[in-house]
Amino acid sequence: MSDIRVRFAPSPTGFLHIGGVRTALFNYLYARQQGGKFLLRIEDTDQQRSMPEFEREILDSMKWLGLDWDEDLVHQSKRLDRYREVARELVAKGLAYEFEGAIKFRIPKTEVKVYDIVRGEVTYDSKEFDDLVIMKSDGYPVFHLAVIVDDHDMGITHVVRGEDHLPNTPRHILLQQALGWKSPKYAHLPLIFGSDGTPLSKRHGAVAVSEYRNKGFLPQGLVNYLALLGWNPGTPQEIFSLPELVKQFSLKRVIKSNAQFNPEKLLWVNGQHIRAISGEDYEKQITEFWKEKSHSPSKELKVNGASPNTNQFPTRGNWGNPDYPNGKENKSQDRGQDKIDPVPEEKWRKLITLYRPRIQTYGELKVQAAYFFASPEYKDLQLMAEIKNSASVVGLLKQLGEVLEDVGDFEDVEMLDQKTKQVAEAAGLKPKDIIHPLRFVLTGGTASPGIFELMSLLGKEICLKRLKGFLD
RNA sequence: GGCGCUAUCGUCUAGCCUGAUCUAGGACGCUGCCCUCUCAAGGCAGAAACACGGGUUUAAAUCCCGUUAGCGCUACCA
Repeated sequence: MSDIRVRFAPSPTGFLHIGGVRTALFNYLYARQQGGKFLLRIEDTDQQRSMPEFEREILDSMKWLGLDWDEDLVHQSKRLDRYREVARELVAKGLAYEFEGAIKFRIPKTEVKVYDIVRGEVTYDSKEFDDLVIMKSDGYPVFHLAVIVDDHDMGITHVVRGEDHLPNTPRHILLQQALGWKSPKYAHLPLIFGSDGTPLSKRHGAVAVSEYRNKGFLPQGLVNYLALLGWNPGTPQEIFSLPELVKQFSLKRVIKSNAQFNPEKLLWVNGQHIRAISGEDYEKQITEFWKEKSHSPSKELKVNGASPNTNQFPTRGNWGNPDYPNGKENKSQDRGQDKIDPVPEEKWRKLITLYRPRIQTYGELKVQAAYFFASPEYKDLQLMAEIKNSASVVGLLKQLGEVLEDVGDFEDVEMLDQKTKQVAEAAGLKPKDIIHPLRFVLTGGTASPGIFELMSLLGKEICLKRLKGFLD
């Protein structure tokens, strides 16, 4: 146990976004590793823009990410009297003065040294600073005042925040000195940018934590990726659980330069986590995820509000795949006759196992496995024509259909394998000469898990129906 | 404009403090190969970087100076 106390201080003027999470995460990691406290403060002094919904959203996101905090929330809106008191004290001491209804802090002209844990010593000359408004004419404190008062009252020992606050720090130090308060230690984190080098914003795609949650990212995947943006352990390890991060984190190893957010690597990290967690956790999580997403059968392919083509991710399964490009316009109603959803538990279990190595987010499952939930859509007309115009392939498929009629149920994957290959061999062809067309018939595409597992899962009835439907 | 921060493969980064072990290492992505019924996953291989210019030194990615570029701050936003 140490007496280290850090805080994350979001403004409830929007959703918790990627940059905020990174700041929160580094504070959290530092506190947990040092055995200190991680506090949460809501900076809601901007009356116009602060909304309770946003606060709820931020708190929800923090919980989902597993960044649990200590002690009670602090709301700046409930501490207005305290800020006024401090401002009055400054005025009484002659260190601040009224100006057009506001109160301004008189900046002492001096050299101010900031000792930053990640950047070292940075020197400012306060001659460059104008006197600082600390209380607005509406009686509300300005950010600078509220921050130093709260940090002091909350006993904050380390302020870990974005680099954009570095130039504010000397002003804060001056304010602390005027009040006779000890300054906390500072650590300024590099900023996160989009792929075009500009600050991360909606233009760059998903920035809100909730969007990642809706797409089926794992909290530990997002946390893991963000931890690597601006920090590294100095070892080749890249995949970490939250406890591992806590163990290895160090402010000393925080990078100084700004970083670009790379959605592709995030996807990769998330995929690694999908494969790293226990089978039980995987089943529980992905099932829960899809349970929440599928309230009505007709919504099945919608992949939530996060329709595949509006996200900025080159997600496998929808990228460049014209089959199921749009959640809103899906044709599942028209093609619903093969619907096998709700999927029996046993089938669902097999299905998610089949797709575990193929998905990078839980949201990808039903995009990639769409043909399990609706009839396949044969978009590649050329390929379809090729198959239909080949007398030998059509004959092969017909024959296969007949052979499969006698197979019984499709539980025995090995049996399906043997029978199918026998049909090909009897015709003097290679197994793949029948497997590939068969895959197209059954899925409408050219990519899928192993064909025999697929057949078994789809079941005899649907396989034969699709086969006949295709050949008619 | 002023002040400040930063600068290694396309991207995230190791190395820089304590100069020689760096013909610069890893990861994502990309390419090829293996595996294989396709797609993945997995394995292997490859292309790909020390911003530029000066110093200091026997020796510089590493130290110093300058330039350039990017970013931040310069609000009665936070």
